Parts: sequence; structure tokens; C-alpha cells
Amino acid sequence: MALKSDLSLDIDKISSDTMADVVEMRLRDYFKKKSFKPGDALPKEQELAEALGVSRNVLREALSRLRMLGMIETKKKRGMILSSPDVLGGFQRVLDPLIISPDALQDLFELRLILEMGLADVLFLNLNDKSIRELEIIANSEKKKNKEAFRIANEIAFHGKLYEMAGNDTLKRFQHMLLPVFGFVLQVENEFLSGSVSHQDLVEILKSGNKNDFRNGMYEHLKPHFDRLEALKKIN
Amino acid sequence: MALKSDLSLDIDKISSDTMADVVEMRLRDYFKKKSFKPGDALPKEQELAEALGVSRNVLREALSRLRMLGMIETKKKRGMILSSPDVLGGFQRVLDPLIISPDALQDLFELRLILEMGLADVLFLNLNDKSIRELEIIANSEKKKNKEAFRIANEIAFHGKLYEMAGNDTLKRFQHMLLPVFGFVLQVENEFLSGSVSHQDLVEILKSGNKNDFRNGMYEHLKPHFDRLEALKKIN
DNA sequence: CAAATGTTTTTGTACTACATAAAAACGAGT
DNA sequence: ACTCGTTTTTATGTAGTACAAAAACATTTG
Repeated sequence: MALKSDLSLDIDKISSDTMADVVEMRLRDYFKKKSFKPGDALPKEQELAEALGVSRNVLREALSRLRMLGMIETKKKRGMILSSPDVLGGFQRVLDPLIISPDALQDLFELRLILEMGLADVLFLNLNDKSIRELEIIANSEKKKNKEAFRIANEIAFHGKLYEMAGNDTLKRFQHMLLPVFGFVLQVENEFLSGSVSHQDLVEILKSGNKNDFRNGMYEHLKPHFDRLEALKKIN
Repeated sequence: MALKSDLSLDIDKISSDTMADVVEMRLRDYFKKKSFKPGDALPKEQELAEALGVSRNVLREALSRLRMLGMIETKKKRGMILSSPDVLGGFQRVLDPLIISPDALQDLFELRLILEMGLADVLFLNLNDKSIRELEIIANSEKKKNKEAFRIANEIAFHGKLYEMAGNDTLKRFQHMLLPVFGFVLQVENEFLSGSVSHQDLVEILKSGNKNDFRNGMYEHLKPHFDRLEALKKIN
């Protein structure tokens, strides 16, 4: 191990990185070093390419990545400007249950449970009568129809509303992106159970209970999922 | 609203998208439609470019994006294969406190609090003596040195260990990426308070308490941050 | 002075050419 | 027939040129 460590100090690790990979990093470093802020104008492609010693082609492959992430915006003639990227943009593009690894899928499933269990405190900070009433309407509309498709849509609406009530837009979007993953895992397991605490029960707790009541209620509501987790953990 | 809706159905929104943007989407759709799975080989660049009616240049700009996200891997001669992207890769690239918007920064700060509050259940599912002992060592090492830099490093080590103990690798990495954001917000606010429940107290709870004890303890530990949140919410 | 028109500049797209790496095919020697 | 080494083939990686398109800027003209 010591030998290997010494070696890795002496010999540069061969990088199978392409020029585009390198340029991407170099551009990032450049922005940081120059402490560019969103809105600042960047040099034109020609100059950047020459400064980096690469073809404009390669440079554009790197720029294309940054543009996808929303880090830069470009307009003809006016050039490029650094901009505030959407923090979830890159995440969203990758969140396809069919291509991400089963392990990551399982992790994300857990992540959603953790989020909902941790939501109570921030939720109670933002609570107001109006949003509780809106939530109640969603909860009450469940009894009327019993079709499976509607039940799922309603499930999504209810939990989505909870996130919305927490007043954290990023979190809300995050949850929304996680929905397909959650649905996919459950679909694979062919399991769509509901806990002993209903949506309507949760609404009642929001009206007259406290944070701890809500947490406990949410746990019971999600209990089947936690049971499933526990069973999985025991196998491994 | 209805009129606008009808219009947007009839008239295609003018897209200032570049060809690379379009090609990126088209490739995504193509992978889905063909239900390619990770490991499957993809057509070569030439063929794809011709099929899409764009230059190989543009195609490569789109491929460069997908490659960055880990969706595809390419090797000379052998061609490209679809692969399982790292779900957090795209997120990590964008998570620079200096360029993301203040609103998103605040959202992410809250998100970390939510995660730690929600951690209890999954944490208790994975609890074992060995990891508790390791956590205790971290907590006990705090008293010895009091230097600020060390305190911060220890704070990170302790909370990081908690995430690790939850046995969710994605979550652990997520937390690790969130650290700079957390530190940045606190640094800006020039506030580095600690709650009434210490790390050592939390370890004791893990040893002899239950989930609810831990949640309450964690809340008290994070209390200064929640107080700060509450103050912010009242202003708005 | 204002509107129309032309000019310039920078990004966007296409095409060609060649370098490079790696698999595949081939061939010599035992 | 089998192994080792060499050559060929082929797909990606990089460079360079050319031109289209759009937008800011300059100029002309009523």
C-alpha cells in the first residue's frame, strides 16, 4: 500500500479523459479563480479556445455541457454570460428508473421516506389555515372515487401538497422528480399498501396536533414502506 | 387561460433551442423508445448523425452532455454503450454556493435540516454496536482540542458518520455535497451556534433511547438553525 | 430626426481531414 | 495446430475551414 501510494505520487495517473473533460474542468476553475458572478460576460469562444490550446470544436463540447446545466447562457453576437444554474436540472435529466442502478433506486426510495419523516418541523413553521383547508379538500375527495388510477393521482396530490406547504420550492420539485422512482419501486414489488393512518387523519393532526403527533402519524401512514425496508435489511 | 391553452396546442412554441438541445432530447427519447438498458451498444456517431440529419459536430455536443452525466460511455473502435449514470453527478457539478441563487441556497439549507430530522427511522433500522462505538469516538474527541477549524471538521465527521450509519450511500454522498452550502450559509450569517444537546448526548440516546428520543435530541441539537429559519420566515 | 438599410461581429452548423486506439485479421515460426 | 507478433481496419477524438444566422452597431436617406 505504501509502495502504491509512493508510485501514484511519482507517476501521473493516466487519464482517459478526453480534451472536452479537461476543458470543462479548466473552465470551472477559471470561473472560480476569476470569481465570476452570475451575469458576468465571458470571453468569446475563439479566445477561450486559443487560450486553452484546443480547437473551437472541443471547447464547444465543454460549453455545451455547462449550457445544459444552466451555468452559462449564450446569445448571438453578445457572447456568453455566466448564470445561476438550476440546482436540480442535472439531477432531473438522469432520474429515469430504467437506467439508474437498482442500488441507487433503493437509496432514492429510502430518501423519500426520510424526507417525509423530516418534513414536520419545517412544515409547522409554515402552517396556515388556508393551505390546511386546501389539503383537506384533497384528502376528502378520496372516498368518492375508488378507481386505482385516481387513488394514485390523489396520493401524489396529497403528499405533493404537503411539500408545497413546507414552502421550499427546491424540495417540492425534488419530491416531484422522485415520484416516478417511488412508483416504479412499488410497481416492481407489486405492493401498494396503505398504513393505518389515513390522509384525513393527517389533516386532523395538522389542525389540532403538534409536530410530534404529525411525525408519529406520518410514520404510521408510511409504515408498510418501512416494514418493507426492514425486511430487505434483514436479508442483507 | 382556456384561450391561451388552446393556442399553445395549435401553435408550436418557438424554440430558441439549438440543434444540440434538440438532439439531446431526441437521443433520450430514442433510448427510451428502444428501451435500451445499461450495457447495450449504441449505433456509431456517423449513423446517428445521418439519421438525425445533423452534423457529427452537433451530435457530439449532445453526446458530450450525456457522457458528462454518465449516461453513455465510449471507447474507441468498440463504440458507445448506454450505462447507469451516477444520480448525483449532475447535481454535484452545479453545487457551487457562489453561483446558485440565494433562494436555492436557502432551500438547500432547509433540506439538510429536514434530512437530519428524518434520518432517525432509517438510522435505527441499521443500528449496530460497532458503528455506535465509532461514532462515540468521534464525539469524545471533541473536548480535547478547541480550535475552530478542528471543531468544524469534527462537526462534519460526526454528522457524516450518522449518514453513513443509515446505510444509504446516495444519501451519504448527497449530504457530503451539501456541506459547502451549509457552511457557506452559516458563514454569511456569521453564526455558528450549537444547541443544548451535544454530540455525546446524541450518542447516549442511540445507545439506550428510542427513535423518538433521538428525533427530539436531534431537534434540540439543531435548534439554533431552526430558530434562524423561524426568524427568516417571520420577516417574509 | 427617424426609419430603413447595410455592416460587423459572434455564435451555430456543416464538412473534411487526420490522429489515435483498439479490435480483428493475418502471418510467421515452433 | 497453436502462439506470438504484425498489419489492417474501424470508430472515436481533435483540428481547421467555411459559411449561415442573428443581433448590435453604423450609415444612409427621406
